[in-house]
Amino acid sequence: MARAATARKGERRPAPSLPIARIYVDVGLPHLDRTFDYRVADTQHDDAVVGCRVRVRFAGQLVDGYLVERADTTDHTGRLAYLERVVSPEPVLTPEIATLARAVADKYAGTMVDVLRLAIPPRHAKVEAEAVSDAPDVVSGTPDTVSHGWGGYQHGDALLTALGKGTRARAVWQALPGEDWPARLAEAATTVAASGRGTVIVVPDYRDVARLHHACAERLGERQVVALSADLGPAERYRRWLRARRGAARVVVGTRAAMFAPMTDLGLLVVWDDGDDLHAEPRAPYPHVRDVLVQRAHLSGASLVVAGFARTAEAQLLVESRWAHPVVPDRTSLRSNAPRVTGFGEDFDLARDEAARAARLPAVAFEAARAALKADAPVLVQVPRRGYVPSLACGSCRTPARCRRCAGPLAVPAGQQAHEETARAPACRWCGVPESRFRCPACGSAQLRAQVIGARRTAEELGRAFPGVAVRTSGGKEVLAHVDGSAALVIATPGAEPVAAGGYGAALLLDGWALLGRQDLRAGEETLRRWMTAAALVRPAERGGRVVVGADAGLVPAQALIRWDPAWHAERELAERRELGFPPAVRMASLEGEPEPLAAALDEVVLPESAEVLGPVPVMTPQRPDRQSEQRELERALLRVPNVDGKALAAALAALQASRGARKEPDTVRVRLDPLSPI
DNA sequence: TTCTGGACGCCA
DNA sequence: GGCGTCCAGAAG
Repeated sequence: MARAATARKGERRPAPSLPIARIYVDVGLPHLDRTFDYRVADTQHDDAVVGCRVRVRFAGQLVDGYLVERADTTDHTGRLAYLERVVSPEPVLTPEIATLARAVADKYAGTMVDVLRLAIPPRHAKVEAEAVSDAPDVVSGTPDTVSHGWGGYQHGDALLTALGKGTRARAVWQALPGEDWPARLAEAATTVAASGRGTVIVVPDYRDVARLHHACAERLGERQVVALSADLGPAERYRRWLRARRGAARVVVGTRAAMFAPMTDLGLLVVWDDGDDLHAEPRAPYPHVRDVLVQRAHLSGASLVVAGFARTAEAQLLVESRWAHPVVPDRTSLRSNAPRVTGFGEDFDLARDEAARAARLPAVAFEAARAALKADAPVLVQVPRRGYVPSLACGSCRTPARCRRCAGPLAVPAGQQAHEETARAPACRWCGVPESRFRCPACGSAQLRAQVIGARRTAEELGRAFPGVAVRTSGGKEVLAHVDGSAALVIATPGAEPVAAGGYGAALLLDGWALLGRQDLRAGEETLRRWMTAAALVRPAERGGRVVVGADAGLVPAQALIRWDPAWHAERELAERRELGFPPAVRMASLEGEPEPLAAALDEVVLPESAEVLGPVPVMTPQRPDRQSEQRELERALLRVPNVDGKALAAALAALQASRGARKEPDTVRVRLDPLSPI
């Protein structure tokens, strides 16, 4: 007991060998981001293993820490304190993850313990005491007995062969439309398991985890697969994580945090749909799954697959730098799997049908949907996220309609019948003040139009256009994982599209204007990604599958969708970012804070020669009406360096935070490397 | 939260 | 010059 240890404190004797322990202490201060040496008592000798949790007295306080090394000697000249307590002998911080966490902290100018908070779940003593899980079953068969469906891809066979032999492989995989990608990834993991090694697969959300878990368990057995997602309780989460740590499973599938999942004999790392913003960790130091897995593959020698229906500029850079090989569909497979895609711009022929006119559906979309429904197939309708009529614009010049008082966006309050002419006045979404006499400041018009049509209203209107057809919605809090293969209208927001048994007969992609109009570095890439993710759920053209996209066919993302060529789009995207000096062609960091401390920080930081400072400029913060008085004026500056100086930039920013932290600078300046949307 | 050391002041 | 007190800064 701790009491006994305290009572005998004076009599502690050092451990017979390796009496020094190097500890990362869990204090959030950037200038203390290094190890501290402690003495190990003889009574702690057996428990104080590398990777275990400890408690130490640090500046008088008891704090948690991780033991990362046992040693014979110390550089510290003062007197060493003993470890207060070894919390448990479970080595939760494996050497591989320790090395990775250090590298991630350095890359993002964060601290080791910040990364460890993301990587290691909180301890649950009862779970830890449970019987040691059994070692993984020997997966029978030689690698080449694993049959697989990678034949439709250029270099698909080569990839699987390499995984089976344990040769390091790095691939950017573009999945075929309609591909059963969980099955393909499960085959890859099975191949790796047959060679005696493990796989970690990271996906955007829990529905993907469930699909993959099922696919992997089918091939490898339930006990070989661990599923990790955020919705598990702390006990179950720790239980499963421990199974992986103790080497009881060959495959981990999980959401974001699984990028750090421990795995003995790591052979393969996979990120599915790396463009999904769920892969960006929102907690400091804001690491991105793809970039962490690239780092992890590099450090561990494991293979890596960056996968998706679309391709990000970052993945394209991995291809162009020859770090990874493209694994793309061959022409024949693509032709026989892709749906037929048609675009329509703003000037489209409205359907003749009365109800379709009311729904403002273009003829081409109406016909595609009607044909699919007639063939008793479901129709997917992708609509923009959130609400009823998210925002309003001037009816004649389309300048966004803003509040006269606070310049917030005007919207029609939810719950109204939009087709009623007696609709209530629009109101400001920030301050709530109603606007009954709108006049456009740009052109003087009094007309208002809905900028984007929301999911609920679309569902209502489409329901009227196709009387008698079942309408189902998926999005927000109610997300459907799958629907059956019979005639129905399935209205979904991006990312919430259910999988349809046998594939959708048609998809109408109606969120193009909302997305493409955004002033965002990733608008084009993100739009294409969402379209492809939805369109990939549609049957091949050979079986009547049709996709109608609400954008001018001449636009680059629409072109890429029609030709089903995400690699071409990614090439253009990367070329454009090179020209403009945007990531990933350069490395960027953002500094955000109140004007004075931000200016001081920019003044203090010692940047590499090549660095360019952009701004600072006022930053648009999402305001909440109830918090307006608390809101402070924020500014943001961007730092830009060529990729070769990325490390130097991160080091400079880490040093900045260390010296600000050491001075106990009260005003916070938030530092972010590789921010997702720098503009 | 505790400890240390440097600055300063008081006294011899 | 020596010793005690106070405070800031580091922190094993």
